[in-house]
Amino acid sequence: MYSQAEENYLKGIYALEEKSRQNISTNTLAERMRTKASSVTDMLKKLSLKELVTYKKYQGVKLTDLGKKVALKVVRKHRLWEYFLVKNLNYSWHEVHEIAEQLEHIKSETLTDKLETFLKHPKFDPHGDPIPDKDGKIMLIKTVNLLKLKVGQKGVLDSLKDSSDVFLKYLNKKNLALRDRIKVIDIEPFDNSIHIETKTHQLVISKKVAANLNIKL
Amino acid sequence: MYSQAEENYLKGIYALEEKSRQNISTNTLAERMRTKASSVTDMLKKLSLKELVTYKKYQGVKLTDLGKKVALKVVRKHRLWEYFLVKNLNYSWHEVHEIAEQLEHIKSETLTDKLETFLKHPKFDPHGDPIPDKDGKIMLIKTVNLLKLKVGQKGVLDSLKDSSDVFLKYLNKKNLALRDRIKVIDIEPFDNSIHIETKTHQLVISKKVAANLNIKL
DNA sequence: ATATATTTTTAGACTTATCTAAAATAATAG
DNA sequence: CTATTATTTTAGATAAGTCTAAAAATATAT
Ligand SMILES: [Mn+2]
Ligand SMILES: [Mn+2]
Ligand SMILES: [Mn+2]
Ligand SMILES: [Mn+2]
Repeated sequence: MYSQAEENYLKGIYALEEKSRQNISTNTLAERMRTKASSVTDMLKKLSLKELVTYKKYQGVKLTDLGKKVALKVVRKHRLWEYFLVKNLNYSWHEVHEIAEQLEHIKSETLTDKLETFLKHPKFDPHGDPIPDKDGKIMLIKTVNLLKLKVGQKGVLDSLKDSSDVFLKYLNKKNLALRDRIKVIDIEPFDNSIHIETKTHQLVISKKVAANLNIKL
Repeated sequence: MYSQAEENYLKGIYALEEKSRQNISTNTLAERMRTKASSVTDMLKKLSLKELVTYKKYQGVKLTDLGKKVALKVVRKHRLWEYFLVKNLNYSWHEVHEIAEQLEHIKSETLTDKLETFLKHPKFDPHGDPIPDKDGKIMLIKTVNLLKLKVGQKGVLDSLKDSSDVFLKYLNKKNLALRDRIKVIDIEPFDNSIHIETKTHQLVISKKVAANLNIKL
């Protein structure tokens, strides 16, 4: 069907579209794919020919309906495998991304749905991201950036903006986990650092950290 | 580490060495890999450079210790994944080979052992083939071809010589499964077809079928 | 509006894995 | 032992995906 490289590009474009809803520029995509702009141009031509993206020279790129469908399938597989790795194989949430990055490309008509059944239809992956269903429908949870909370406000840590290894390890170290109830104790005007409290402890986090925490009120 | 193609070739050579213990010829390997002899020659040069095989022009090929170690790792992964697919995802034994053929190439230092732990250290895959351990040690079960049994002799169906899709489906249809106790009722001298009996039923199998059934006495 | 800087595309090269056709070597048969 | 056949290797092409360097297009600044 589609090559591993094609699937990765589609997923990359999808992720960027989620943030910006404008056409994605060649350079932006190149950075995300950790490749060169010239390689991106080549690939966009190929994806365009296969009707997976809308692409006109110098105009950036956008997924077609077909492209989005394929991207969501890959995202679904990625997140189901991540769930499996954490839940059944006892991996920690910061170890699974790289492996899921490979598993998401396994070709089979039946595997994904069988895996989902085995996992009992999880709705979210280990990083709090929603798992698209069989038809590509994806749940949107309304969350707000921790930065937006005022002193005294409470909420639940729902998901992360950045699920990179270093950030996940930081959260591990600070004993912060998804579903933790968080209360804002104080906000330091000087550097916007935030003093927060969970059920078990208190700590101060930087503005940068707070920006990566999505809170459900 | 090693590419998917390289791993597949190593596995192919390993499988052929199990049968013949002589150097494997280019054509034999080409047929097994469903590719052309010229492609095989190219790959053998590459594998030789990486010290995975011993190869001299026109002399055929043989795995080095390193090559065998790599091959056994791939076999281990293949069979563990097959076990997972049948045991946990509810696949039938004839459906899993193609998927495991892909899963066996997932790169991770930890995945295989974690999977094995999750599966509770199975010793055999769904086709009765032994699963190599962490160190590449592989269990050898002494079996005998069903063709070798005399009338009246009994044994247990242990594994298969040919685990191809068509053959597995044939066994499904005839209600023959691994671990079935089998007794030879009669052997027809004309075409060497064999009349056998299991706990639940009787049937006649051809010489060709019998040749693919490994029996533990 | 024109010069400069930035972004994007093109041109050409490289790697991996494959193929076909031709050449070289080895095996076999008379 | 030589001629024929079969096997194996080489030569040259192709496709996917990547890269660097140069050219082209677009954006920005004076
Ligand atoms: Mn991937
Ligand atoms: Mn995730
Ligand atoms: Mn394989
Ligand atoms: Mn098997």
